[in-house]
Amino acid sequence: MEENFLECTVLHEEIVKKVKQKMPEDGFIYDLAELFKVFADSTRMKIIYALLEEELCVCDIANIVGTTQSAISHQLRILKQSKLVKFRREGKIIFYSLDDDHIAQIVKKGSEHIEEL
Amino acid sequence: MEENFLECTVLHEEIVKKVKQKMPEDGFIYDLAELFKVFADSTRMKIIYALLEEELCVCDIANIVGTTQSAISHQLRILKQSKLVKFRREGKIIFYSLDDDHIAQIVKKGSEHIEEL
DNA sequence: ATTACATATGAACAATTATTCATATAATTA
DNA sequence: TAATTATATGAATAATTGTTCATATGTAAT
Repeated sequence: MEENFLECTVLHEEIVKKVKQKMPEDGFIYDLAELFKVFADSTRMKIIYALLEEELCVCDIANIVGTTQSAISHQLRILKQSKLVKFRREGKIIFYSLDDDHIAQIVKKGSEHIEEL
Repeated sequence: MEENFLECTVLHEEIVKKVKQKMPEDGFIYDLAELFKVFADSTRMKIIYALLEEELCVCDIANIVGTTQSAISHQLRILKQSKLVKFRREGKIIFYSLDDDHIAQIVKKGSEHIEEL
């Protein structure tokens, strides 16, 4: 009985070589996955849809999304960190809005895929 | 000392009402978040980038991505379930490819956002 | 039939993450 | 200054998830 590797042998060297050359850097892939992670949660997706309509304060977002102020605040921090939302202060109230329109485009492309099933 | 709710009062009723009307159904939001969840992992994102170049077998993908056959196989199942990849058999070998071109578009929009930081 | 190879999958484990609760901060008002 | 309101945040908990390991399935070749 032979030594059993169980792991894959490279089957198509030429193709593998070519594809490897075209692969983006790991850091870029990581950043991209991190970005999509932000869209990968229902609560955040609801926040994004709400902000697609209007600039909103935290209270209003919590009311629209139907969860607590604290949960919304935690999620807004994540959205801030990935530069998806910006905010401005007006007295005690802080208004959030979407940072750029890539967001609308990403959401739109995603929803197109969903609707085609 | 008064009863302390700590929770938000609705600050802008009109706006909240309007935005609520425009919100998509919960099921749709859920499906969309689930879709983005698929893009939200480095291994899967590498698989997607590889398949953007070529139809590939599992062995080759494992080699390109730099992980085990088992890990790739698990991830391909997730990609299959969300209709992002399709496959065809040729003897012992199974070739995977991307299912539609929304995928390329979603990845592209995401990467545009990354590159603008 | 038996062996070898490509791929799939179940269970276990470690790591990540969303929410809750309690409390802190910052701005306003009395 | 003290009380109130809007928002933020740290810690704890529960749930989800990616990888690994072992093994199963399916196909081809000997």
